[in-house]
Amino acid sequence: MGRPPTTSREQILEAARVILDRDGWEKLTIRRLAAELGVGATTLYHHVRDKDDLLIQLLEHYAGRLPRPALPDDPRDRIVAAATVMHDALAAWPQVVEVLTADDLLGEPALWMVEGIVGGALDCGCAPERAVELYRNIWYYTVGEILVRARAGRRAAEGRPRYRDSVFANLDESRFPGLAGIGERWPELTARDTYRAGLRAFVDGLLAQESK
Amino acid sequence: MGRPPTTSREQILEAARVILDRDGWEKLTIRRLAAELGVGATTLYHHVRDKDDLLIQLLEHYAGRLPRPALPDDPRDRIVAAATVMHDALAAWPQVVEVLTADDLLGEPALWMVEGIVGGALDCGCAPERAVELYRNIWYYTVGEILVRARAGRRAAEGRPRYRDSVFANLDESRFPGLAGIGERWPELTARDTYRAGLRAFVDGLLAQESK
DNA sequence: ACGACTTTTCGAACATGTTCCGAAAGTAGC
DNA sequence: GCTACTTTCGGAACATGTTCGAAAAGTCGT
Repeated sequence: MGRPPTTSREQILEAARVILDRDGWEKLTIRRLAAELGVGATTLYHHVRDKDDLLIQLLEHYAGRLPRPALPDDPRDRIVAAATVMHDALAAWPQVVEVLTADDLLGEPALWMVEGIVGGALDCGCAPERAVELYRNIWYYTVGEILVRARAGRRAAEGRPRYRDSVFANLDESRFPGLAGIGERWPELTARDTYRAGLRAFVDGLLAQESK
Repeated sequence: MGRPPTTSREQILEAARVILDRDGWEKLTIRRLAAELGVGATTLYHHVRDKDDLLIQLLEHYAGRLPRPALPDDPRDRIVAAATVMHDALAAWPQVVEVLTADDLLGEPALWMVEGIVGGALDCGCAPERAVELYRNIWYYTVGEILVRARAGRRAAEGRPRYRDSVFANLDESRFPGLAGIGERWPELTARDTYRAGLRAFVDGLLAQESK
């Protein structure tokens, strides 16, 4: 009973995927999506709670299409491998990271990555509390890395000067001996991609805590 | 020469601080700030590049007022101590973290924390590249932790159900043995504050890499 | 004193996500 | 066929950050 719907959730998600593929995730806006469907913008809010909800649904689909490599048998390698896949998948679509930070888990189709990390930690002899703690720490690190890189990249694309440049310009060597020694190498050094090495070190450190 | 200004950058910052203290950082908006000054909203854009710029200026002042504890002599402890101060200061004002993720450094009045970390790493025998790498990794971890906690907290305050609840409700034990074992303890475990322990482990892991 | 120039101010406008509420369009009961 | 009810639709409106362009309000040169 009631007025028959002209728009379904599936149609909305489908149209959103079209926009994502065709115009990129920056162009995925509520009004544009509604226009793509030929409906009013506010209509969407009867099928989707809000934009975050929409993005989460899209992420589910996206995660389902993800290549799913066989994870190593060695627990520690498995943790690193699963986290790396997670990182690379999210780095390709930083917008969803903004949403996922409000929660802390990926959807069911991406749960195998979480299982890889938590399961790997358990296999390393971690208690459940420790395994979850390890996962969360890796999550924080991964999210931070992606957000910082994505936003710094966006700002650079806008031709905006970095704040740090003005800071480094007049460095007092007596008060900041370490930083002064780095000096102008800072931009080059911070541009390096060190996610994998950092991840390895983090996992090693967390698991070393375990055996104490 | 030119029309005499009725508003100075200092007045703007001052008024912003009043709003921050009185109404909280959620209420600090461009139009509200202009109203506080009795000035048109767009006028502010002649004294401040944009809101990010404004927040960075405010952060400088804020960082200057920060308590500055004596850092330990032991380099490793110094790294942890400096990072902890940085973390706690930012956690109290997550809005600026959103801005700082676009850059990677804090302003001059907060540079002693960066110096504490980088200098500590150098004193541990790290090469300059490694010291910067260590700092950045800690930065990622810290930023991620703060953003996730802040946003999850905000969402919880809005009475929004967590997405993960629906995911955990129907967990296939055969496909996700590790997660199924955690089960309903997940919410409790993820609510724990493990920043400090994670930081310690991360630093240990990064410095262990060094001696290899 | 008058025009040229420069700087500041600010209203109008745009795009964004989102809420409110009335209108539209069906079905069920009679 | 008419009324009541229910669900969906979507325009108006709001708050946000931000840009554009025109007007205002000085100073400088002559």
